Amino acid sequence: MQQFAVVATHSSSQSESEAGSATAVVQLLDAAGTALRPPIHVYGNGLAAIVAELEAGKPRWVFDSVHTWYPGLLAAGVRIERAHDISLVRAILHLAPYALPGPYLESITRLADPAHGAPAHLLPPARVSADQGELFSEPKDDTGALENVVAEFLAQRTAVPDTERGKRLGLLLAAESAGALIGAEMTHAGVPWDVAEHQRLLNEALGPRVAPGVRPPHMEELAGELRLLLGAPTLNPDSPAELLKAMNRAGIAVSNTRAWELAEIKHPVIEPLLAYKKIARLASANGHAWLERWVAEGRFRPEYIVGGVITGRWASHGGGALQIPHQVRSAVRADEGRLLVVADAAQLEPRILAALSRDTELATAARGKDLYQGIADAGFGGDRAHAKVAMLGAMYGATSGESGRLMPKLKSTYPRAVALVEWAAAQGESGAAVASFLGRGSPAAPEAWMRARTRASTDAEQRAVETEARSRGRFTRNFIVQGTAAEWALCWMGELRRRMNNLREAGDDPGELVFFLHDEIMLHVPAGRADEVVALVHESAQAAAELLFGKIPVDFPVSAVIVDSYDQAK
DNA sequence: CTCTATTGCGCG
DNA sequence: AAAGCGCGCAATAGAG
Repeated sequence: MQQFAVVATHSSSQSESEAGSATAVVQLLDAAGTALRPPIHVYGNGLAAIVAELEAGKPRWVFDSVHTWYPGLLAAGVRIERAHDISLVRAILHLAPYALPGPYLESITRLADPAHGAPAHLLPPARVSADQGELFSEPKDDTGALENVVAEFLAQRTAVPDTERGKRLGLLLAAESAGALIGAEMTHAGVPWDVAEHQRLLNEALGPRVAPGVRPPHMEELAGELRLLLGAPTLNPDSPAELLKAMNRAGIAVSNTRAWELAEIKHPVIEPLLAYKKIARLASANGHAWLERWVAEGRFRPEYIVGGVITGRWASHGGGALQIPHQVRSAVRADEGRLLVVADAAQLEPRILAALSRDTELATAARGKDLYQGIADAGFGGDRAHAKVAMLGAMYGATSGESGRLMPKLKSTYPRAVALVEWAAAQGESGAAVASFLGRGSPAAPEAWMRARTRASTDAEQRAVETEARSRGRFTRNFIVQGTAAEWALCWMGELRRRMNNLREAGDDPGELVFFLHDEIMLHVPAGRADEVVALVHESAQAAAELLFGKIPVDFPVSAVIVDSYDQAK
């Protein structure tokens, strides 16, 4: 029998600001939401022990936010298997087309109004009325208290209908909550970071370390060269405005200083300038200051913001975790006796589109490892580059250039897939919302946008409105694909975590998930278990596809490699 | 001084 | 070779 264990802040300690000493209360509920025993009051640091004890019964732990409660439990050595994250669920239900309308959804809409379309962690909690008969209508500001948490949890459960679509939504809510556990566990584990290797590569690129605020030697040398070549003795190449003026004065006709545009130009200053930009970026984004701020005890520990991206992808906070440049990946290195397993899904988004649209032709092209070659062979005379550009253009809404020209061919070869993304684009252009496969909704256009649309009178206003509409169309077009891909990835990690937990319960050490990047995962595992973990990674990918879509003829291959350091992967 | 916008570049 | 989507972060420049 499924049990729920609701954790809340003890209502008598609402005003305590020291989170470390805050007291908590735990309430066990049965599947119908009935209390199984009186609430357990926890004082001081006793929560971890209580959680560890109750975890034996495998309840689903209900938190107002996993992000605020779970790190402390992990620090105390306690892991849990299942959770329900009220804040994350609230954010999804707020925009979910499959959710049942009712007082709860109305209350979130009202409370969320100023933050329309805000990411999960910015929505305010729903609040219980002092008068229980008027649940969620007249808020009482006691948001962390047990009665509020229990009431909102039960309201969230009843907002999910018992229908086919409701089951999908339920899966999404469970997967999102599992994601919150995984995110906290990854922060706890940390990415293994070889500080000496990082310092070595900084030294190689920038020269010996200098005081903060001083330009590193190799940058200073290049800056001197740039000043000479441009005849600008005081130039600060870090200022785009100064650099632009200096280049124009030297007779180089550019309108901005972006590296890829500069690369087109033939002039002696370009080579040292691009070299400067390259190492300047390294120094400012991942230099010594970064290392000192974000790496401790050989671990990089970013925070993951689950559902932080509107499409359901994760965002991160701290150290630019989702943008670790290829340049420094040699510093991501397994501990002695351990190895990294790095896995990524091959061409995930077009495969998701094949599954979403039930396009059997595209599914056929997706059979096997190289989907783009499959498309190329089916309709682009074997030209893989063209096939790829056309497919990306369809998913992103490219209009101009190569991609636009190839669209008719793609459309005639895969009418169902292209029709789906074009439908999504049309929805967006009209101001309507769309949803991912499991039912994460996109925000609809704001009222003001709709009004401005009908009011546009002059030609210029009309054009601006159409440009805006097309932009929204590209967003909704991409949303259904990116959002569903994020769901697949969440299920992939969830399935993998479950399998690893099974091993751990059997007394083995399967290692840990330590990093996640949209369609890529990294595990830090005992050397002797790497092959076993690779097998679980593959198995989980197939399980995730079936969990989402059932048995369909679309392959979701992943490549998984065993390496010492991250730069050795792909 | 703090706050915000702009520019540019890293990642999928 | 970039474009079409989604982000975070650092440095600079300007506003208050």
